[in-house]
Amino acid sequence: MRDITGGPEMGREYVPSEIEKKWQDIWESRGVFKAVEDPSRPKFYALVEFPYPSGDGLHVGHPRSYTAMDIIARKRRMEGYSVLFPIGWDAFGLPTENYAMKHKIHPRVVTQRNVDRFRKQLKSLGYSFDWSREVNTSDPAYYRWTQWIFLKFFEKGLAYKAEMPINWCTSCKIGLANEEVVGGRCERCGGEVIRKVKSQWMLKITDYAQKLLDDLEPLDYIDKVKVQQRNWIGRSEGAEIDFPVVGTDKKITVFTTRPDTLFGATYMVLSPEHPLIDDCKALITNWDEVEEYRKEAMKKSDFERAEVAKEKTGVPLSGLRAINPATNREIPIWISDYVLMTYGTGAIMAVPGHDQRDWEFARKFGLPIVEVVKGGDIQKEAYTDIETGVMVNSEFLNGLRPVEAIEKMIEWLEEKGVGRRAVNYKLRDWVFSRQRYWGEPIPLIHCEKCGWVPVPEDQLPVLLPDLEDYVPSGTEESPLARLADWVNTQCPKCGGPAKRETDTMPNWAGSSWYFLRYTDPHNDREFASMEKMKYWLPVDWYNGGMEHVTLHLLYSRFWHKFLYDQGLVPTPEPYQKRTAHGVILGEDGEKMSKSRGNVVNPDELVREFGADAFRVYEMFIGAFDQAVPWSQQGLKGCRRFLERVWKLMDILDGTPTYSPEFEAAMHRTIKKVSLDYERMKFNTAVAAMMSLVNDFHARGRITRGELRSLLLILNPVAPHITEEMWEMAGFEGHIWEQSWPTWDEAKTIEEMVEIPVQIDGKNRATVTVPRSAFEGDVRDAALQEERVQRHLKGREIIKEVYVPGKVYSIVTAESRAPETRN
RNA sequence: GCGAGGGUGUCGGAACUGGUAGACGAGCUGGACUUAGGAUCCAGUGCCGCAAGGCGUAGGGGUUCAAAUCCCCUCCCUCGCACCA
Repeated sequence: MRDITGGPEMGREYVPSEIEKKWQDIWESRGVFKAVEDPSRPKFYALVEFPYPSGDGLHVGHPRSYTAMDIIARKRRMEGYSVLFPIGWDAFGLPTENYAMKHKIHPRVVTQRNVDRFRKQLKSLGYSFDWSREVNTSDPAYYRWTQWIFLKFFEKGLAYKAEMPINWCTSCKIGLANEEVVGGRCERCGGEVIRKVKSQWMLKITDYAQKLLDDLEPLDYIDKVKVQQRNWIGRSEGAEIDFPVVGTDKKITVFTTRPDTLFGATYMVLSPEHPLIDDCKALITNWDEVEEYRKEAMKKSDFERAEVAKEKTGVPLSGLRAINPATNREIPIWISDYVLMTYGTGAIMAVPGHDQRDWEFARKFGLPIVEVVKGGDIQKEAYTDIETGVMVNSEFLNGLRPVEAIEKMIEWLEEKGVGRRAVNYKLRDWVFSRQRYWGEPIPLIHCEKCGWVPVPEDQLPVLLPDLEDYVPSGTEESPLARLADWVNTQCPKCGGPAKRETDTMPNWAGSSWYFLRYTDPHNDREFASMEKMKYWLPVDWYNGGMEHVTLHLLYSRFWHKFLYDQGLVPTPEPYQKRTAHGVILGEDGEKMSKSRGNVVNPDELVREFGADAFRVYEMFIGAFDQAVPWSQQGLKGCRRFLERVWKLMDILDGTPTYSPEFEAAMHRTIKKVSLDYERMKFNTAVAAMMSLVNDFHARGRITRGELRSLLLILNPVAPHITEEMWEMAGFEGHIWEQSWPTWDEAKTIEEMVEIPVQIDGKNRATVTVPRSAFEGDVRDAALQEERVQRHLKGREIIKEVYVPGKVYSIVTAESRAPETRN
């Protein structure tokens, strides 16, 4: 087996464990991947979502994103960019707190342990992170600035405390943001979510709804992400219309996207929480019934309330009537839980003829249905089309199409002063407090005299005090509330006795600005210096999961825009480009989870197959943006591939250039791999390199020139083996110091091409001709083929098509015969 | 229901602006080398057929010399939102 005629390295075995540690140590000790602000070079900021260091350690899903961006980062360095590719820890959060409670270990200790494990695991995979810039959101030196930014929101009036019904997770015992409620359940623990009125800190993200929407347009985000953000923001255009309440000086304002149908509004519906109900209690003659309905509605979870299929319920507010400002007729007012307090004004004008929900409600309670848009059959269902219908029963709107009538009605409303053009968003303000221990304390102090007072900047951070017991109090307050020494303090303004806020921030706080801190992670005077941010921002390429599109991605864009408006960051958007990877499923095709017992541990795999094989497989497993099941066999195949790469050393010859017969293949592969990396088509890039390696073995020879380029393009995926082989082969320096190989477009084209010959649309033969061959020559070659002659026998050629370099197509009269016969 | 993306061998998946469907990997079959092999190497592998040939990209129709790719209809799957007025 061993060929003693070769060099001294001939026949050496591929042992990943020997070479991987070696190169990781070299990279680290020489600071190879340290990011430097070098004004003479273009910069590139590559970002992956920093992990939550859970107790389970790294999951095979994490490396999918990290390997992908590591490939991009390594390629960029070779292309001459100054690259920032950082990593850190999103370290505050519930699972750690829950684990700490269960095992009676302080969350800080648990976090430290988990972070150490994650760091070790990530290092074993050989990522080119700049480890000197590691951040940890639970580090006081970090959350000092999270608190500082929060105070900026507070100063500008964008952080406010409000009594409002919130989503309350009965299991975590905390309030949740809307974004954290999935299908009526807690996104984190799956517990039931109910509505609860609580005083909560809120961040006014709605002030930025329009900017968040508009500025999305020019960004290089994958379409799916843009669409989801747009849907979540949920802008809709229409009008607000005021309906006077008979016998009072009050009016009910509604938001509608269909002001054109105002003449068809035959009743109104208020949300059960609508404040007008209490305001008009004296006039309501069926109060008991109303009260009863409201109680029932409050008891229901949002999930129950939102069940679409369920039948509509409601009660009238007897004694209360409103006036339709268009018809001047009195119409009844009802309450129903299909109207949400949290959208629009919490009240609607019901147009049963042209809104399906109103139609169902009207049908059930025998309310009048008036047709104001002709075109459907409102006996059967509401007619909602606005393109084709024609306005009727609507005085000055009659004859118009609804789209025109909408405009005309808005003009009319504004003229009469009973309504106005309006825009509404589904996006709600962000519930920002959590009644938990393991999070950033909200740096505010409540003073009887001065109200809410911010902790002075020079006293930040407000340290999270050590606690023996972090069990939620059950009083729906944070465990911090039990620490009297900590809670009771002095008002920074008047010096009088005051109390600290005991709620903490959600774990989306720290992650809303971590990418800023990476640019200047050790700064103790600012969250990051403007100079450093100006060099690095915006993030050039951010990859992460689809699950964070409506949460983290939107929140961090909001924070960034706010900071930009305060002149604190240099760019209006944080991320120039956003891509998303698909999830990795268990071998059974199910979502990986401990309960299913299908979780794959990367540590063992790295030990058995090596980090390089693991990385190659993570990229080869399937299309990057799709969900794919893990396969141990597939990983083995990638290890075999690296073995075959390694064995190229045995067939290496000294020629410094490409051999003529491989020149086109080399240029083509460099081109394909280069472009595929950029398009995140890592699976086909790997496949192309596998093919090339197979071809070298088939030939039994590879030149030094060929090996050199192959190692360079394979390096971003498999950095250890390629550095080792580079050294073994005695190439100059190290791969990380090399330039990315180039290709010559002209040389990617093979001189000779195989042209399929089709007769009546079927392939009958192939001919090999020079790419530049004339049509006549190709024809001659084609007609000489035995199979072609056989199929043309007794047939009349009526058409011939030659697509140069692609196909020669012959059509005979007989191909048309079956049709003419009929 | 609305929005987005998909249905290709036994499996993961390839296929440029329409141009030899199934690259690459896995699995499987046969062979070689071996004390052995769950290592390695070689050959084969969409389906039917001895072959010639025929059939094949969810199903049906259409455009075209030529369709996985373009158009129409139907079915199915995944993801997101879900009484948003």
